[in-house]
Amino acid sequence: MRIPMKVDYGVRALVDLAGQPDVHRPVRTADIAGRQGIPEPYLDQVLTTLNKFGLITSRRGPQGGHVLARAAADITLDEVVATLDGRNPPLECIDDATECALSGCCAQRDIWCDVEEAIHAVLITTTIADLAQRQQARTAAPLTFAS
Amino acid sequence: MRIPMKVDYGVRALVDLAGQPDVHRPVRTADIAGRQGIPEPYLDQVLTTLNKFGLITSRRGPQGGHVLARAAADITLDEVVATLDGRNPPLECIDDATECALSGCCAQRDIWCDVEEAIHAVLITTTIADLAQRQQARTAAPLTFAS
DNA sequence: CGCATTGTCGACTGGTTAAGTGGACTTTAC
DNA sequence: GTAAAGTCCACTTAACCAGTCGACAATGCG
Repeated sequence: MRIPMKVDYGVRALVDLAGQPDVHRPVRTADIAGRQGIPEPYLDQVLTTLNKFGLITSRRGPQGGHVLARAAADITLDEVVATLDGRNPPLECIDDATECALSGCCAQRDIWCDVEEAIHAVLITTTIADLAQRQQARTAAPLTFAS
Repeated sequence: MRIPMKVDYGVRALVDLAGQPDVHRPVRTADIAGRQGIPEPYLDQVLTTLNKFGLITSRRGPQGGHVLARAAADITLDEVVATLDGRNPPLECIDDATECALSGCCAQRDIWCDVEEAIHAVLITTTIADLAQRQQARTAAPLTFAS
């Protein structure tokens, strides 16, 4: 029941990109890795995947880097998870229903589906923009409300 | 974001025990494994864990086997998951908060906590008795409502 | 054109999970 | 009291995930 590192890193990277002052200037992998405390070579792979599935746009060479392909508000966490986690169901039988057929479609299946939907519900209502905003509110001025 | 096999097998085994006509007669590992389509040696390990943590009571020797240690209605899925999955948080930082301290307690942490709670909410409201009942309703007479 | 910079891709290593195997231990039945 | 039924426990194997490393490709600059 763990969240894969890929997903955590991917979300962190996207939030990092969304939080840049100039959203169109490419950001280097090394910069993101440094700020977010992510092992750079591994983040490399994650960003490549995000690029391949059209969540970010990457440019090579000097002044290259990564840019959000869409508005941050258009990217839901659910989509990020689906992209990086290969949209695996929590259990095989959720999609397959091969083994379950033996015992007359087991009762647990419903529960695991419920669990999946509960997760889905949380993830689909959260966007990268939401997270970036929260992040900014937190790091920028934790005492602003006192003014 | 997958449910470990241990958990699935454990739940299936408990539901199997709860569905027995005589709840006090021990059931052998091999029987459960056969009915539920679980690799027997592996189920062995799972049942040993369930015994160690007091969810079932096991007896060795002839006429030995496994019995629910408590009423099925008293065993929540949440407890089973905690027992078999070693109550791992979905991400390290949920408990630790060591790495997150660097970037000023990241915004995602809230979301992952929300996800964890959503899962928890589903699991804590479901008991082995619920599942056994559903299971019975399904296998016994799918057309009963027509009478 | 040639070279430095930066992303892309693939192979490789170490740890964890899902299973399989074999043997020790306990209890019942005869 | 002995043999068999059955759980308990330690070790091995295979697959997968996290992370590393090095070669390759594309881009921009001099």
